[in-house]
Amino acid sequence: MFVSLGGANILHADLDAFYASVEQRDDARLRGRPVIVGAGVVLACSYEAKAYGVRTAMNGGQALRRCPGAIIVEPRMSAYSEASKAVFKVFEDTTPLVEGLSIDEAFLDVGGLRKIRGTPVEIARRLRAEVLSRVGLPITVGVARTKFLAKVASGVAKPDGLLEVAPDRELEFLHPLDVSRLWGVGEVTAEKLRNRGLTKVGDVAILPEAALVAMLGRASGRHLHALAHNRDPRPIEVGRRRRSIGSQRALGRSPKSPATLDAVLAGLVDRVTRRMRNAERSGRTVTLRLRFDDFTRATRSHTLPQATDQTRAILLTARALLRAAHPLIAAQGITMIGISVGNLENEAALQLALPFDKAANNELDSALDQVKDKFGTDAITRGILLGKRQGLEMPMLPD
DNA sequence: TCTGGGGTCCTAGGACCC
DNA sequence: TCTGGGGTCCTAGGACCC
Repeated sequence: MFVSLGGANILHADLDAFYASVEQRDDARLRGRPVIVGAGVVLACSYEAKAYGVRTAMNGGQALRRCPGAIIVEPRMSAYSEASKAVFKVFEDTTPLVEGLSIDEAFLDVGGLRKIRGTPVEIARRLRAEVLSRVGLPITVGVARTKFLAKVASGVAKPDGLLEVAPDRELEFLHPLDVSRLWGVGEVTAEKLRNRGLTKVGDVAILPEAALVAMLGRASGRHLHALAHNRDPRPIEVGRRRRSIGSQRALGRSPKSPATLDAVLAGLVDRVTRRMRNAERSGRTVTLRLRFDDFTRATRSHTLPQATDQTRAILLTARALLRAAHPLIAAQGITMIGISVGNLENEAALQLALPFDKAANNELDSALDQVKDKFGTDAITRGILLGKRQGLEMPMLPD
């Protein structure tokens, strides 16, 4: 029987140390030096900093102890978003089959392009050169027959690399790798596996699926079993849409009054609903996320009968959730508050879930806009605090 | 010096409907 | 009077990813 393996047609393209690379691109003084983006916590770091043991998500103090010579840069999100758009333009000039995974990585299916653009590896080589010449950023590309393997390949090839896993050497490539290379294996799962003496992908591959399911649950067990055997039939999905839109804010460790919490909440809701309207999305499920000083978390959510993108409807829901969570907040110090809206629908729905005065809502929106333009965001926070003090539901805004 | 901000997916129990 | 099985939706929590 003849079994076709198919070609290694999938590219996983992943920008190297993305935020830090943009900073080095835009400021010659940063090139070749250890760069850390983000002050309180490391959002990204250059490979020069990684060499000293600095890692993403590490706290700033610890990072500086490991790498005292590091240069700390404030993040410039708009510059990163612009760079990302330019890179995705290069992807889309390469093939229409692009599936974005995040701001700095994507899958590309180049299977149908052999005759016009050459082999996948040739295409990958050109893609890397083009991202460098057109956007000025280094990018690593993994080439393989499946999405999963292409992603593993780019991870192994980083930084500034290109690696193809030939279809007849897949298991040979995969099985000696550490289990943490598997997609979906984080700290908790890796520890569970290690406790049973499973450190390499090959160790996991020996286990029957049922054993992995018993160890990790149904979905994770099946998923891991499939990946360890290099089974990943998922095609490239073009045009995936976001399923939720959210915003959150760290509050520090000092005690927060209910009025302050409400003001922060209103600011978050304003940001989220603004983004929803810009994206022309509306949603039904409002989720409040809280984190406490012992790093435990809680979520409270409520689903509205109809989707909305209006500030007032979301704000009233969020406030009710915050009130409901008050006993929790009273018992523990709160250090983070977040809001997200899920169950997103594509079109901005005009019907509103709550008894609702649309004109009043639009008025509030445009008032907030004007205040923000004229006086800055803090004025809105002050206005909400002032309104609360007067027992008003709506903020008191300057003219 | 304990710790950003943005997401995704899965699980499990309960309500509700047929 | 007692009693099924299946499906969907909602809520809360947890793991994971960049």
